[in-house]
Parts: sequence; structure tokens; C-alpha cells
Amino acid sequence: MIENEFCEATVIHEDTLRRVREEMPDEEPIYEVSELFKVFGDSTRSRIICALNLAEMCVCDLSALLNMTQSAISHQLRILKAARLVKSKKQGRVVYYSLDDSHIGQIFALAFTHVTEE
Amino acid sequence: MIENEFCEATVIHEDTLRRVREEMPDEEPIYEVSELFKVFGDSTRSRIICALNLAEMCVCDLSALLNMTQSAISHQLRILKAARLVKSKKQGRVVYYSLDDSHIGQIFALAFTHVTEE
DNA sequence: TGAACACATGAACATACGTTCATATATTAA
DNA sequence: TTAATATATGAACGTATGTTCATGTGTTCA
Repeated sequence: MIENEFCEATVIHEDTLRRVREEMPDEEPIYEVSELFKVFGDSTRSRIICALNLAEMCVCDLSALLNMTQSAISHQLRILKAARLVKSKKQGRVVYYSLDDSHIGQIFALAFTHVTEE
Repeated sequence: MIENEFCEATVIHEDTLRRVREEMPDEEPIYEVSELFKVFGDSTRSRIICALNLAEMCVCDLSALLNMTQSAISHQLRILKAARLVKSKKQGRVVYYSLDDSHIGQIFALAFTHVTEE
């Protein structure tokens, strides 16, 4: 049992700890990954993503589809756009949103198979 | 332009809206998917998952690895266990945690390739 | 039996987050 | 130019969430 340098935690398995320390991904990419998952971790945003995965849509259609106020949808689209998950295209006063990523579909597909099995 | 039955939202594209309504996944699996992503959406939990993906570990080793208090780790492990993402095995007074799912690795792998490219 | 240890857990606290409300911006049509 | 429309956005509000602190539970060892 060895005291850690930075906190009071006791270390029982020095060998595995050393190995995991070496093989662990850096903190930054892990942080970015969890930031990505955080965006997915709201059902409104997930529903928007599922919808945009089927068709390019404008804000008021999304609002009607999800039965939510235009403001709420717009706020969430802003977050999705900041995360570079959706892109927008303005035509007149209508703004069309669509998915801006190739991995989203794959990640969601895996997640769906996860929650639907067992 | 047609007024929606349940909210004041204006519908511009009736045809795509109808098609998306038909092809959209049900609300419940989408909700479950976003609940799963919500669990992944915290960097502490993501780091725990990355660690357990490399080795079965006890609480105090995780605590030392992530330089966090035993209590904080324990609380997060509770959440991961409730989500059936990790399982625990008690040996004496030491509790060993390991991943309890085959999809986690794939989902994280996809997410990593997403954040590391571009 | 009691001390030490590994872990769990409830309460408290600060912070983050999603929606609502009011309003601003930009475009079209009269 | 004015009214209507589609969207964006800031402030406010309630709620959810992660960590800390204190303490509880269960196990080992002297």
C-alpha cells in the first residue's frame, strides 16, 4: 500500500495502476469525448438529430414535429451548431438545418442497438 | 402553412414533416439513448470507463489514478452501475469494478475518432 | 474485541443546464 | 414603409448534477 503523491488515496495494485496510467488516453481527448456525449445527453437534442438524420428541416417544422416552442428548438440548434454537429443554410427567412457529421449516425446506431437489446 | 394541433408552431413543409413523423424512432428509445449518453457526458465517468476498459480496478486505485477522492469515485461508480455499464465483484473488503457491456468500447472508439480528426 | 481499512451513502453546496418569456433581427409581401 | 413572418438571443427561473464532508457498513487483522 503506497500513498499517492497528489491525494490521500491508497494504492493497492501498483502494477495495474502503472500499466493503466501508460495505456490511458490523454485527459484532453477524453474531455472532448464527454463533451460530445454531453451534447447527445439531452433528449430534445437527440430527437433533433434523429429528425435531421432523416431530412433537412427548418426550425418551425422541427418545432411542430417535437411539439416544442420555436425558442427552445432554436436554443438547442445553437448548441448543436456550436458543437459542429449540424449546419444551417438560409433561404429567404427560412433557415434549413442538416447534420454536419458522418459519425453521428454510426454512434447513434450503436447506442440504439445497445438500449434495445437485452 | 398549417397550424399544428398541439402547439402554435407553423408548418412550412408538410410533406417532409409527415415523412419524418413516420420514419422517426419512437420517443422512448430516443430517451433511453440520451440517458445513456448523459452517463457518458461527464469526464470523470468517461475516465473511469477508459480505465476499466484497460483493467479491472478497485475504488482506491481508480481514486489514485484519477486523483480524486474515494467518495467522488464511489458516487460515480454507483451511477455507472445503475446504468449497467459496470459490474462489481467483492473480494474481502476490496471491490473490483469492470466493464459490463460490449458496446461501450465501440461507442467510445467512434467518439474518439470523431474528436481526434479534422 | 477493537482498531484499521475499503467502500458506500446521505445531506449540503455550488454550479450547470433547459425552458420560458420578452424582445431583437432579418426577410418578404402588401 | 409597414405588417407579417421565421429565426435568434438575453435574462430569469426552476431543476438537475457533481463534489465535498461527515458518517455508516462490512471486513480483516492484531
